[in-house]
Amino acid sequence: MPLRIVIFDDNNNIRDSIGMLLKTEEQFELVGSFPHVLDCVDEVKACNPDVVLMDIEMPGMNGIEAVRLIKQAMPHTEILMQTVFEDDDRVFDSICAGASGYILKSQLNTRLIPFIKDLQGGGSPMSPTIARKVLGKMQEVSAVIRQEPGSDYKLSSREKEVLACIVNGLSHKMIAGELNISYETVRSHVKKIYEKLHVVSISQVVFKAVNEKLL
Amino acid sequence: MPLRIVIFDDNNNIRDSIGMLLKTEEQFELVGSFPHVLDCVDEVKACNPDVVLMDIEMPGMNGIEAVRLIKQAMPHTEILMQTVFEDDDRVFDSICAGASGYILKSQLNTRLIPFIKDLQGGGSPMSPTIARKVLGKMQEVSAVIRQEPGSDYKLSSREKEVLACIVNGLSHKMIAGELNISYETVRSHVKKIYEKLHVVSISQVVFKAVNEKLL
DNA sequence: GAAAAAATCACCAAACCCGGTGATAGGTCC
DNA sequence: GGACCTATCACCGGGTTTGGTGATTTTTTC
Repeated sequence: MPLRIVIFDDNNNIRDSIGMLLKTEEQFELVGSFPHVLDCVDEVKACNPDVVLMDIEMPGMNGIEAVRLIKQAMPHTEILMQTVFEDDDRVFDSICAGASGYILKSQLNTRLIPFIKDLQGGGSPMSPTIARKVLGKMQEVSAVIRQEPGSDYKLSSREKEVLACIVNGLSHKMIAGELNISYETVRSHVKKIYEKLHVVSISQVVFKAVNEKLL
Repeated sequence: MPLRIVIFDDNNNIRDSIGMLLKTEEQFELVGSFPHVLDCVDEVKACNPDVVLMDIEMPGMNGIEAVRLIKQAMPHTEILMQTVFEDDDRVFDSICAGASGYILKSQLNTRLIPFIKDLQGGGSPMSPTIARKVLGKMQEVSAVIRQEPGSDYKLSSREKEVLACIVNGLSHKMIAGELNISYETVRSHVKKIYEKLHVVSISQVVFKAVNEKLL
C-alpha cells in the first residue's frame, strides 16, 4: 500500500514539480494538490492522506492555521511544513500547531523524499539550522517555566502555610479558622512573611509568591 | 585552523574509536579525551575546544549536569550529546542544560562527522527520531504556557490600568496619584473590577490577574 | 438622537490590614 | 545551660479596604 500524500501550495510550479518528484518513487502516491487551504479540512478528509505537505505562506488562510485545523480534525495525519523563510516565530508556531517536520523549499529536490521517509518512520525531519532554532526556543521557554527558586526567603513551614492561604484569597480571620490558630497568631506570621519578603501589603505578597513560585 | 574537539566518555573503546574516526578528517583535532566529568570545567577551560562530545551516562557526575556547568563557564562551546538511549526526559534535560545536538551511539560511525560539521555550520544535528521527541515536548510545554485567554472579563482600558497598579502593589491612594484621578474614582474602578472578576479582595484580584495573565 | 457603557467624583459605616511592642512555651544547636 | 528560632497569643492606634448608594459628564453604540 503506497503512502498517500497531499500538497497545499499556491505556486503551481512547485505543486507540479513535487508531483513529478513523487512519481519517481512508486511507494508514494499523490492523492491531492491544492492551491489554497480555505477548504483544507474537507479536502484532507476526502483524500485521507498519510502525509500533508503544507506551504506556510499562502493567500487567504495562513498555512499554520490550516495545520491547526487539520490536526484537530485528523490527528494522525503527519504534516511537513515547507517554506522559503527560516523565520523563528513561524517555525515555533508551526510546531505548536502540530507540524511534524520542516523543510526548506530550496531543499525540496534533494531532501523531500528522505524527509517523507523519516516521517513514515516516526521521525521529525528538519534541517540542522531549523533544529537549532527549535532548540533555542525550547531553552528560552524552559527558562521561563522553571526559573530556579534562586531567591529563597527562608520561610518556615508554618509561614508557607499562611502564605498559601493568603495567595488563595483568604482574609486573616479566615486563615485563623483554617489553621486553627488565633487571629493574632496569623498576624504574627504575616508580619514575619512581610519582613522576609521585603513587602508591605497583601497584594505585593501575592504577586511575589505567584511570580517567584514560592509555594 | 582545525576544529578543536574534546570527548567525555567512560568507555575507553568508544573514546579510542572516536579518536580514530576524527583522525580521518584533517580539519578536526582531538584536543582532549576524558573518562569522567568531575573536573570537566577545568579541563574544558584548559583544552579550549570548539566542540565537546558528551556521553550522558557516566559514573560520578551526570553528563547533563556537566553540560550545564560547561555552558555556564564557556557559553560558546558547542556540545553534542551522545547516548545509547532515546529517553524523553534526558533529551529534554540535555537541551535545557544547553546541548546543541544529539547523536545516538549506534550512529557514531556514520553520522558523527556530518553532525560535527552541522554544528560548525550553526545547526543543531539530531536524528529525526530525537527531533520527534523534542517537538512532542515542545508542543506539550507550549500548551501549558499559553493557556488561551479563554476567560475575557471585558475590563475597560481604564480598569486594566487600575488593575495593573493593584498587581504592582500600589494602595488605592497611590493609584489615585499615579493616574491623576481622585481616590473615590479609583474605588469605583476597583469595585467594577471586583464585580467583573467575581472576587472580593485585593489578594484574589492579584492572584487571578497574574494567574490568568490579564495584563 | 436615545440608550448603554465608561469615567469621574462623593459620603458613611463596618470591616479589615498593618506597625509597633510585647509575652510565653517548645525545640535546636553548640 | 544559654542563645536562637519557631509558634503561639495579645493590645493599641492609625490607615486601608470594602459594600452600599448615588450623582454627573463624556463616549460609544445602535
